[in-house]
Amino acid sequence: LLQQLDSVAGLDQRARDIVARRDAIRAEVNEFSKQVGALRKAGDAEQAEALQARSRALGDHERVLANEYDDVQAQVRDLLLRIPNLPHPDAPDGVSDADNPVVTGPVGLPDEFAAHQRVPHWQTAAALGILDNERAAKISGAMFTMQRGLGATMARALCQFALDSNADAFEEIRPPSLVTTATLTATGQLPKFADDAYAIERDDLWCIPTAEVPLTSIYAGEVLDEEQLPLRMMAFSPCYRREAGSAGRDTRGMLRAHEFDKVEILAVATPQQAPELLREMVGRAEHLMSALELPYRIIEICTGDMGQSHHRSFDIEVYSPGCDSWLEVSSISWFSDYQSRRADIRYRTAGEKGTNVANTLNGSALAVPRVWAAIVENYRQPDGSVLVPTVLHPYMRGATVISAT
RNA sequence: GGAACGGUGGCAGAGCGGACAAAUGCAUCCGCCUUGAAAGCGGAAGGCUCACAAGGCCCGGGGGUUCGAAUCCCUCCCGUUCCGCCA
Repeated sequence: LLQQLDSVAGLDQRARDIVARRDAIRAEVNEFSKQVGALRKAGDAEQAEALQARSRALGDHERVLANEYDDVQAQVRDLLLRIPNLPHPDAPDGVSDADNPVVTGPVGLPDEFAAHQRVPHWQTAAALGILDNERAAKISGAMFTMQRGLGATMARALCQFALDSNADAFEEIRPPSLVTTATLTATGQLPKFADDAYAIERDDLWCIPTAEVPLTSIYAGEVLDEEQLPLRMMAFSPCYRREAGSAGRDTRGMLRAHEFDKVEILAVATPQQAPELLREMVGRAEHLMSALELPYRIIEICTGDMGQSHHRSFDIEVYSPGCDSWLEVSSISWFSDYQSRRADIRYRTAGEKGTNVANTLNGSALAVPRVWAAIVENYRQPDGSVLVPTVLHPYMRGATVISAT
């Protein structure tokens, strides 16, 4: 990384030198053109011709420098896009996910689970007819899921519940699920993580891995007024992930899939507003888990485990007794100005000159698959049926329990 | 998919090869006038690069012609209207 930084700094200096020389020549050319114009007007064609010749020579030199500048700039840009964000000073030190400290909880974790809860959700779900991954594979291949009956209803219920719970402060948006290369670059997925995304080459579009991608770019290239900030948005969307590096891992049930549904919350803010928003958004995601009465804990992501674009991150994990593991169900992050620089999202403060780069934050309010799995395991009853969490009742068409038919 | 017309400052809208960072109007800011306001009058004010200045760049994106491009040519993107097709 240090090497990368050095080479960027060196290239950037070279680019600056070149552009300074280029600009000096341009200034001369501009001066000559003015004089030529004046001479033409005065009818002095001979003098004008002489000046044109000198200007032409300068123009050739200018073109050479301009090309050189473009080349160096392209190299700088490419390197810059691959350099990670700086972690927040308060982010815990560490080298791997083993070093992520638990900052809240466990909350609602019973001393011990009943034997009927120790059944993996894929077994329960298959018995109840609410998950049909065999046929999903027939239709689309491995690592696709298909919920059926009340299983499908509950997946949708979770999304509606998440949306309704945040509608007090977040604008609901239904963004496109297919985006341009520029849009996927703005959030940091490109150029480095191209293998993780589905590409539709024929039309030069990409399937979004999360609604974070289109939502972040909504105000790309715009200058906002500070009074508008923070902007809060939320979206339900499908998410598409190739899971390139994880083939064969967590392939059972709903733990990992190429396509899943998620409700995302996102904010565009000033740097000053960001810390409080981060707290608020973690609180909102946490609230959903406690409302669903699932055992959960919150961990903070240490510097070594942090994604390249993140500044500070928290994960919410739900305990799933059938899998006997903590499942990551939500990740809320502050990106400082990393995404805003790429997307060029700025804001203007009334009475001040110039513009400032905004900050972005986002997180899953609720990602369906693992929450769905955790419900099927935690809410399993001795007879193999699954109770529907109370807060989902309004969205379940009257169903309060999922039983075998 | 086909055809026509467009894309210029916060907005509207002129400019269509030379003094254009760009008329004009609206909006904004500061004065004057007024008890206060409106109207009226006078003035200020774009962004990027940049320590500052100078210089350079920015009229949808990219390329080209030219001594010189908002203006001409090519190409791509986007928009509007009409036709076709479609959920």
